[in-house]
Amino acid sequence: MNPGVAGRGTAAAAVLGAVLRHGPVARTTIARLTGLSPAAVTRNCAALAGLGLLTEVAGSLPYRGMGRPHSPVDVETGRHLVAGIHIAHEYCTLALLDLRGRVRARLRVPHRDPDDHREVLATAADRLVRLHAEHLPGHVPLGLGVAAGGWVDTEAGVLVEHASLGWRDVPVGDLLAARTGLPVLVDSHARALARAEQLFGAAGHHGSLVHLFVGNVVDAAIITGGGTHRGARSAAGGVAHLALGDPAIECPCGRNGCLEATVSDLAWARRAHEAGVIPRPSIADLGDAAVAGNAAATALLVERARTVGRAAALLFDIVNPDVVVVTELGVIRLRECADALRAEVAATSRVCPSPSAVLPSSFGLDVLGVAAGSVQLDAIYADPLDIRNPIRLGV
Amino acid sequence: MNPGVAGRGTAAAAVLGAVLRHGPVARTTIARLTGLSPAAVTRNCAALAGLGLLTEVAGSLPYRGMGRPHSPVDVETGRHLVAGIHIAHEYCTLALLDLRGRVRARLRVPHRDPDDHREVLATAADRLVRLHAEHLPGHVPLGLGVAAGGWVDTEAGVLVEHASLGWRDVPVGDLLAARTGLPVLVDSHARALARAEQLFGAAGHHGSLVHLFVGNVVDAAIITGGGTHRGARSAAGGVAHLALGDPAIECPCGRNGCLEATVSDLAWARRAHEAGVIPRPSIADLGDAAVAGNAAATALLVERARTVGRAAALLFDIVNPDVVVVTELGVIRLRECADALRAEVAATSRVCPSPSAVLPSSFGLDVLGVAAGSVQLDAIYADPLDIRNPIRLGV
DNA sequence: GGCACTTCGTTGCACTGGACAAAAAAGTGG
DNA sequence: CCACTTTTTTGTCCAGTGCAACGAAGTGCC
Repeated sequence: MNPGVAGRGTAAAAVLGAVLRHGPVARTTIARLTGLSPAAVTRNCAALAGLGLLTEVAGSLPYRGMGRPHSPVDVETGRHLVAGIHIAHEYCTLALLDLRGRVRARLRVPHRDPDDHREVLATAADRLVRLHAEHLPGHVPLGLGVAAGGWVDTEAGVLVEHASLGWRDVPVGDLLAARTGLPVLVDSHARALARAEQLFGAAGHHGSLVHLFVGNVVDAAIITGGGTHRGARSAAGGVAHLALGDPAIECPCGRNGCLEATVSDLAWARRAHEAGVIPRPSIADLGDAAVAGNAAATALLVERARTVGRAAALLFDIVNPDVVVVTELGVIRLRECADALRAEVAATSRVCPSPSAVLPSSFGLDVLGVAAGSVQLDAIYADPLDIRNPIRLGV
Repeated sequence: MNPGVAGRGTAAAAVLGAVLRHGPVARTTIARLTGLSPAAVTRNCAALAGLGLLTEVAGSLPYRGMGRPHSPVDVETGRHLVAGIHIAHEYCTLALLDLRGRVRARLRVPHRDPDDHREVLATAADRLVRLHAEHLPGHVPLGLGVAAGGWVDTEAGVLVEHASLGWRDVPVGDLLAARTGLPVLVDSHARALARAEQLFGAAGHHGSLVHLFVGNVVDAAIITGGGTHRGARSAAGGVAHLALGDPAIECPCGRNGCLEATVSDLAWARRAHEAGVIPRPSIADLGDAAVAGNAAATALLVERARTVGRAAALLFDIVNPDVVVVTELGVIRLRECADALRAEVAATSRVCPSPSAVLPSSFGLDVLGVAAGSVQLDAIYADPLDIRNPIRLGV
């Protein structure tokens, strides 16, 4: 709209995005990818390099026999980093990510007193500062991203409601900004991971995607050509209470057969426990058992994958994205689950283009840290020229 | 991206959009609404007025007691028009719309030979030319919009598949452009109507909306902040085969209980006919009977509205738009149906903000013509400075 | 009527950022 | 060392915006 102010970063964002997706890449190639003129690419690269976001990587591409060789540029991962705090039921996950979204340091901090959100956040912030000082003191932090389940008001940086923690209207953004001195952004982890998959994951070249998250909560996020779709009340992707689950199971919402009540980590682990497959109701244990070859455990996770597949098929038909990415323990860890998921989608959906349009999450067990950091990385890639004067952690 | 070419119209589009939504409006108000400077508003207004899209309407706003009076501008509806052709099972609906999306002339042309798409389109084009000459010869046509059910390739202007007509891969755009000499755009009518509701209907000030169309086909369209969401295969909004219908009804797709098989015009009319409510299976007759006070007919349409409501609730939960607009005969014509629809959504959806977020279509019985014309109007409002040199109809 | 006052709309000027074109750079092969 | 190719940079121009100063068009007071 206003090239002098708001829209300033758009061309730079296109350039940086192309560099992120296409590894070390020559400027002419960037020009082709973005539709910008070579001149504009040069100038934007210079600006981005000046901020320390891009770097020249001479010799990283083979010479093609004729003409001046490429002088490729790549994302600079050695100067800056982004911090992430994921807030879950029992612990916070801290992470430091480079600009390629790779986790360079991680730490899990159990809550001492989950009811005292000030203490939880203060501890997380302090441990984060220490993590930075101990592992990557030379990297300058550009910001902090916060991800959580539940209902998040992104604008205000407020965690409106986190059911399992019982937090309500916690100004997470302000509290953490005050404690760390960093710019803080907050978002739901389903949305954050959707964007992370698009930026750093397997869904890189796709314009639209849906991310389906199955953990203690079930949540979906939608990204279309126009960007992440937040929805009228920041509540888009409400698949938790679709009637796709077991009709015999009562949901706290008052109805039966809700997806979340059936397939959430807790519900499924409890079911496996009651069936005698695992000694205690822990979804991680169920995963371990299946990976170790326990047939009953595998069968249970495959069944869960099928139920999740019905939800994915529904999302395919309604939203018709290029890909659906699924974050669920079994699908991530077991090929059988991923196959069952794909088969169910193919059987249920009317438009799913091919089984390869259903992807397990790319981030393995780092999902939570990546989700949190990506909240900030998303903003940086959206308007790279707008990064704040780097501030040192801990002031 | 490129202010000299593609993005040129963005500011002008913002201005024209604000004028469209806020009736006759002063330039300073436009500046406030769009975030542009008064200077930019002046210049863009001049450009738009030069193209005949805007007009000065002195004295249309009351004087506010102090200072220079407003000199309001409004959309110019007296110089240009847009043509629309809606292709349905039994007839084409032709319409001439002004720039406010109002139907100024209409004509229904039954197909002589539905299998001969060339003849159908040629007839429609010729009748359209005559309609223009007879009713609004002084208005210059800016283009032709074509809407149809089924699967449309917007890019190529091809009707890929129209089930009930049996057309496949018909290059509607090229054929009509050749016959009329007008620029032609083609889209599905669910998407076209969604955009029409946003431009001219009750959903004007909302950024995101879902339009649910229930006729001989059932289809939905999604508009988010980023614009109309077409989906990977132009197939977004596939609610036709959701299992929300009567499990006893078989769908041609091979499964049971599909929404479309249950509530399509044809299916419901047949059901009413078999129940002895109406003498022949016509949905229009059922609507007339209900309006005339036939209790059984009303009850049937209310039941249909409830089923449609379940689909609307699902869309609310998954997409979480500001509003859902429903185009369905009963909901448009009978208050009881609209109430039943709202009640069902409120009871089924988890996030539906209020009953007023469910709206019946704004266009009454002109829906088809508005849908078609809006395909072209959408393009004009997206980049108003890009309108073609006005060409006279009929070469 | 003339003049202060208020608000709206327009014009002049500087700036940003991109395209286009020409020049420079950096290789190879003769 | 030169011709040749392709990449990258630099110089110039132009569109479009914001800012600020200015002109315009009313009211109300004297």
